[in-house]
Amino acid sequence: MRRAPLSEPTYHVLAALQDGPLHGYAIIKRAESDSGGRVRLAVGTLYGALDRLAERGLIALDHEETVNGRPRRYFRLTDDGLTTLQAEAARLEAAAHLVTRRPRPTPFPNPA
Amino acid sequence: MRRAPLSEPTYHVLAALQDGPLHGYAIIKRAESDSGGRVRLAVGTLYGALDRLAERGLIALDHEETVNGRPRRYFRLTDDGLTTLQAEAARLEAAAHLVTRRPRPTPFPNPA
DNA sequence: ATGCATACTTCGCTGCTCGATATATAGAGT
DNA sequence: ACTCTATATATCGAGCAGCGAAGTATGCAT
Repeated sequence: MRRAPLSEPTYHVLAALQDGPLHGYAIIKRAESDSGGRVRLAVGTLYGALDRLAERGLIALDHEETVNGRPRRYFRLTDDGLTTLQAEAARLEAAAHLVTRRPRPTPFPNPA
Repeated sequence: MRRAPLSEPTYHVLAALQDGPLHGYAIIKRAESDSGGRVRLAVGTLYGALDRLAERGLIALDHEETVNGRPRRYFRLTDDGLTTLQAEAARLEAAAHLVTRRPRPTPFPNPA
């Protein structure tokens, strides 16, 4: 299959931005809390993903702050990013349903 | 996040085996038809995935046939494989719900 | 003849994941 | 005092998985 439009870590990055702009570290925390601790974005994955997503136009730099002399970059979802995220969610759901909504063997024989 | 327990192509390989043993090429075709053509396992991905899944004990060689002097290997899901597949389906569903079942902003203010 | 479907194997490139490391501050615990 | 943890970003290298292509082989249809 062609490389998925969105890898899983990347999907969670976009999902974390649904409620508004966040900076890198906050994205990690948000993804973790939104998933009940199951999703843990690695830092090395995050900053790479952020660069790629910005390049693809799915997220954009919203604004920058400087705290303690260190920059903090807030990213937001673009319209394209939101559309892509929703399409990906539908794709995941369809994949899940291949297993969770399988046609079951009929428990009773069909009356002839 | 730690590497997902199952990659997406690997998930579809297991899902294709839900109805019984299949050989490699048939897995590709099954995954494709079960997904309405959306899932296309690449051959290079399939045979690598098959080896890894067998090594992990999630699938097992069911039997071999020889057709036109060429071997055809049928694989089946193990109990472990089925359990893992179902867990993964639940994981995918949960990920999808982060987007599809988002708590919406209340359309009407809550009466005080 | 040519192309397509079936069917498996192997190879190498690309690209993503992730832990480690570096850098920096502040607060809590021992 | 020291250490650990949390906050916060950036970068690097190792490892591995995905994928297309090529190789091999047959049979059917155009």
